[in-house]
Amino acid sequence: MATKRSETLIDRREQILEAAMICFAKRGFHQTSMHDISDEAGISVGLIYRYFKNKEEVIAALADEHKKDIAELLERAGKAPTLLEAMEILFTSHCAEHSPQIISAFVVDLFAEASRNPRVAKIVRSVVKTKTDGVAELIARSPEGRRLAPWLDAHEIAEMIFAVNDGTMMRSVFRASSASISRQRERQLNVARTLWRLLFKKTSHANGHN
Amino acid sequence: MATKRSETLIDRREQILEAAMICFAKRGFHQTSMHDISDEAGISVGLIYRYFKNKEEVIAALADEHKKDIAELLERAGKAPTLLEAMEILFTSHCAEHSPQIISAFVVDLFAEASRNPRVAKIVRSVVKTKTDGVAELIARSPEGRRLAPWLDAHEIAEMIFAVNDGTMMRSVFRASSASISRQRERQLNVARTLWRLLFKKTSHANGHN
DNA sequence: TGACAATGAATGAACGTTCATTCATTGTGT
DNA sequence: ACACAATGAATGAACGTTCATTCATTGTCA
Repeated sequence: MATKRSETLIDRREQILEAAMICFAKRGFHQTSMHDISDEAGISVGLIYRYFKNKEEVIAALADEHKKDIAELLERAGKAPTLLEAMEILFTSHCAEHSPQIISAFVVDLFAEASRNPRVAKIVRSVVKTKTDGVAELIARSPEGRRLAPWLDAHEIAEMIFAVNDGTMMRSVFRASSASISRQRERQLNVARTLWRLLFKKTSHANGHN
Repeated sequence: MATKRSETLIDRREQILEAAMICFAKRGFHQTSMHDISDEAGISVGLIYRYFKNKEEVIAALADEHKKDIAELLERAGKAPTLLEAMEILFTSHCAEHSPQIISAFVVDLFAEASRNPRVAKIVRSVVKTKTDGVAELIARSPEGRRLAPWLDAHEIAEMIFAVNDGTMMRSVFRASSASISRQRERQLNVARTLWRLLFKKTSHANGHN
């Protein structure tokens, strides 16, 4: 059956990408061998080459998945009733399918790779653009956004918000004890929340809307 | 002369590190071969091993240099007359010896490496701590800092400032045309400046209007 | 049986590292 | 001042290993 075959094809692809993500986060792109990936996936090395032309294609495919994840996330955030709730969704999303540290390590590696691999650079660039444009539109659309500080336009606000997100993520590549990890996360969230309040609320924190 | 010999020793070390920095920024740690480094330095491969035990020691030595650069930078910033000027120094420093893109690519790689190499992790962790503590102290010391928003302490403010710095740096790994690079930089600086003003200037919250 | 999924041994290039060797410089005895 | 011994910086071919990739072979269904 044609359906069954293509299903198998898609499943295998996903299986390989899942395994690759774990390996890449653990060891990095260029310290991960194809055998590492096949071992993690529980298949043979050769089979990877049935679904991906080479290692770079695996990396690019994962970058593409990251792009789709971000697009989905933005759509979810767009449905939030308030701008602050949208920000909350964007900031806390890292823990979606994998642990936050898996994602962080992968994304930092992705940016590093983007600085020298044109293929990856193109994808990451478009991720950054999607993120910035998406949040800029969110801001422009929302009532809170129109009350904004006049010396920054919506795009610049979006840039600042994502700079804080990315900068925070960059730091979370360090493994912390699982006990303090939630505490650390709470602290990071507190910092981010303050920024959003500073940006979006004209009057003070004394307004108990949140 | 004893001096001449030890001078040569130090120069060679620097020469190798300089070459390694260029290679690492261009190709990344694990895609750079020792032959790449020796070619860039204009010496033989074997000579590198007279000054460094192995490749990891080269990486660690560069991480240590980065640590020293940051410490120096903080000292310079500490001498600035106002808090805003100190921030300006911290933000615009990336272009010191190398081009900003060299440094950015190297630092992003350094964070990626820190997520799996304990040796590098220890150094990068201490860099982050030095940075955060330094700026927190700068804030606590300055008159502007004492007028701060009360819902964030100096350490959290410092975290926010460096999150924006690092997040901005992460984005600058993309090569842009040299024409637009200064424009982009101006824009990033504008975003950062607004954040500082938001944080340090007489807050509008106290008066209710702005 | 035919068509395709899956295997993993084989390949060869590239890598980090070593080390026997070279040779300009420095030290020493006359 | 000279000859000669000693040094150690510098070289680059060679080594063992690892890696991405290939492909002849085997397994599995309809």
